[in-house]
Amino acid sequence: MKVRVSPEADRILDTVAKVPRGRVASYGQIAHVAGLPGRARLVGWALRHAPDDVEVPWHRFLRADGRIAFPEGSEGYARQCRLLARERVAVEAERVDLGRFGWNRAKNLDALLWGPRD
DNA sequence: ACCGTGACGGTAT
DNA sequence: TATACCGCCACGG
Repeated sequence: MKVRVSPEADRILDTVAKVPRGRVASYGQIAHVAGLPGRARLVGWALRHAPDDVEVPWHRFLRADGRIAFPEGSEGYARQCRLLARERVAVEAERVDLGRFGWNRAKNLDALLWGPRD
């Protein structure tokens, strides 16, 4: 059965699941699309506390400036780097170019916010 | 109840 | 581009 952490987290995880392989998004963006504007920190929380029985592509989420949120040198940082590389997402100069790999390209924005399915 | 700590983000300088 | 601040909010001590 699906574990319910919190209604907000559920919405966040649903949104997170829409980001396809090879693309990335910022925490704030996910929060916004999930209907929780200004609550980017909650996205980090949700990813962190996602129940084990749900597969979450946590590595596809970065800070708004394209940097990995974990401290440099930390294990989480290295692991995320590795997972991104596995999806062909380039991490150059400690950051990902959201213009190239971002799920947030303007062309999808309207659909994400107002339109039907992704 | 208070306070420090984050997987954050926008603005100002 | 980098730093500094401040708003944000759930959690743990």
